[in-house]
Amino acid sequence: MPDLTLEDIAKQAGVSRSTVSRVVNDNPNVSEAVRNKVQEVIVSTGYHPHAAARSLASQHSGMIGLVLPRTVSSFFIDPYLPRLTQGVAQACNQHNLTLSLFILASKEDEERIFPRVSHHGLLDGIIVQTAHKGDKLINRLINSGFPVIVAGRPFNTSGVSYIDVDNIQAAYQAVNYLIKLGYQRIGTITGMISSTAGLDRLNGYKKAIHDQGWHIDKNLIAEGDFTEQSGYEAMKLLLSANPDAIFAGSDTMAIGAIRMAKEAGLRIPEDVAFVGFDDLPVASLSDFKLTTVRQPIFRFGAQAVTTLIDLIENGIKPSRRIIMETELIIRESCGGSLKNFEENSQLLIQS
Amino acid sequence: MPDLTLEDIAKQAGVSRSTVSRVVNDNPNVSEAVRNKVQEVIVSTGYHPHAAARSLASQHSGMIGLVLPRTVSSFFIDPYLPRLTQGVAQACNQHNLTLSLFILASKEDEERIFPRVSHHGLLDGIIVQTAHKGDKLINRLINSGFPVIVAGRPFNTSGVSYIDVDNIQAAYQAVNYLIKLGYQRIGTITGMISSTAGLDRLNGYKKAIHDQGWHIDKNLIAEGDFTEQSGYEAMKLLLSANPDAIFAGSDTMAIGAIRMAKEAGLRIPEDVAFVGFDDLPVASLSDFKLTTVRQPIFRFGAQAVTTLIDLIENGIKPSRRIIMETELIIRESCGGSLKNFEENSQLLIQS
DNA sequence: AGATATGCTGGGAGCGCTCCCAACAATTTT
DNA sequence: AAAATTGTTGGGAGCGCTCCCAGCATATCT
Repeated sequence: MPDLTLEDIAKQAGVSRSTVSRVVNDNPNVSEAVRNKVQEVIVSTGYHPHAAARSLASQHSGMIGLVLPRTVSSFFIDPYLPRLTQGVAQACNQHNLTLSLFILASKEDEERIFPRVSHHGLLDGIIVQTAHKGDKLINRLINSGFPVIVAGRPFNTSGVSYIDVDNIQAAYQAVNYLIKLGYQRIGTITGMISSTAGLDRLNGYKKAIHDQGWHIDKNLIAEGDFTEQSGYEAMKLLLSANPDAIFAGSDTMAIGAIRMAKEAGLRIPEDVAFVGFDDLPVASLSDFKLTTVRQPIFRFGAQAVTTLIDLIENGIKPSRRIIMETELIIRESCGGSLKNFEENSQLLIQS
Repeated sequence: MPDLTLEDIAKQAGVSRSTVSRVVNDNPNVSEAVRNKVQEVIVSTGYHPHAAARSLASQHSGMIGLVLPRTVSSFFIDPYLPRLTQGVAQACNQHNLTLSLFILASKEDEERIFPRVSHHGLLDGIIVQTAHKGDKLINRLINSGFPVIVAGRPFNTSGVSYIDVDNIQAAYQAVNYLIKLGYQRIGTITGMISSTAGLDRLNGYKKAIHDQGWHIDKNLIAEGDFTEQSGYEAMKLLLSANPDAIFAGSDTMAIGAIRMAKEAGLRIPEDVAFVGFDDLPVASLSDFKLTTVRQPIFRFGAQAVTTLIDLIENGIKPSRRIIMETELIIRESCGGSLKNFEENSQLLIQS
């Protein structure tokens, strides 16, 4: 296939470069007859416009970036980021955008990424997964005036457009559910406290305990890092505090914790109940049937894309803040019978 | 940050456009003094070359694509593709390439992808994960003369550059290991037979059984689709054939099968032994300690990138074929004692 | 009938870079 | 001392597109 240009098509169709350009870009100012003729030549020759030339002339590339930071290096262990990526990718397909993926593996990557993504002419906008507390990338990006949407609330939100779920409220609801079921010694396994998601879910837990008039028992709180292994280790620590229920900051950690509990000879949910967070596919497997907080990860990615498009088209100010809904999905890991809970009807019941 | 151009930098540094271009591109024909001066202006102004303009003028974009087909829609369930993606992404970072990700979710995506990726000027080359039997994308891409490397052997290999592991040999080795351990009724749970990986692993199994002088028992073969759930279902079928060992075409299926076996009251490895394939992180968790065939997924991605660079730089002919090594990783799911096996020393033993 | 609006088309001027070639100075060679 | 070589620099001509404006019909209005 030779490299065809607009001019070649124009010649073959007996029209001008401009007219072909109009046809390609669905500009209405072309007569039906000419449009058909040109369309025909385009199809028969297999012409495709040159992306770089188009970007250069039009000053936008139709590409957006997705940056996944280093601290979430468990890209291939925790399914969260793959799902987010897929949600974003799918939304890009729908909006005819091209997705560029940047996975930061090392500190050097983190340094090199800024010039790479801020190369003007490469990307129209960028989605950044929120990172650890000291991360500078987000603010550098924002300060450069580039359209940026952050997935997950960053620590410093001033002037930042972001999309998140209400982690505090979601955790509150989950813990409150355990309380209403009659559990008395409710522990929690948190995600990294250096992430807003980890911190917020812990705070939701504390608030629920506090609102009940109970005091916070430090021995019932253990920090993990969202991984299965850390859930396992955290549970080992918590066992000595004799919990009768655990709220885990992620399904992955819940699964690790359940593995530990089983090894310790505990029955679930008779001896200890579990609530997770995320509603990953694995949560519904018959081994677990995990009660969990469902995050709309997939739609989350799609929403990030549409919000980014809004930022690109309508300007980055004022900054947008989007909070998505979560749902408590009730399965069996907290006890099948809901006798203490049936009066609470706003929660969704799902087998 | 205003949009600076080469010309702006040239003016500020008191040199010509060309000289700045040389500095930016590490062209040696610049005197030390001038180079430093220009470098200084570039840093102080925060100049970055315009990606689209560069692509247009130089006729290459520094971008490569990664296409993940629809049939492997389990992108977020099976960690294989996320790992591959990460390997590719990391290699791209190292080689200063930008990665474009295309995840095909629907049939329409499949149709739309070809014009998108073959837009000349967008990508320099492309990595395609091999798909189902009837897939036309790979051949269309190859026929367009575009540099393409296929991850996983496609069904039609003529003229195709691809990278794969020797699935037949790897499966043969795994099954042979079970035979040497003294297992007599060895079953297999295959991946999709419509994929070369699924088929080759089945053939390796059959060859090992056959070389032992045994006949193939159809009741000991069940087809899955690489997912956990399919492993669970397949195991349910196999139970009636009374297997004493199972070779699963993926770790994920092995885990599903183990779940089924446990539910059926079987002990592992006393009642039934398991070998998986992939060596995913989950395989080493204490719940499983799965003996498995390790695929170098991560290096696989990196190798795909370097081979693609080779294709781009040195032409797509002749087509390249790269077969990567696998390793049998021995853990506990086939019995801790290796008394029947100790003479076989070329296999790697790992706790 | 002339003036004005409307629909469609063509061509010029870039977008910001790379790459080639010419020009020039400073050396080295004959 | 003239010629040839070398090292360094500048400028022109694109790369293939978009976008603006002008041009020319034809249709519509006074």
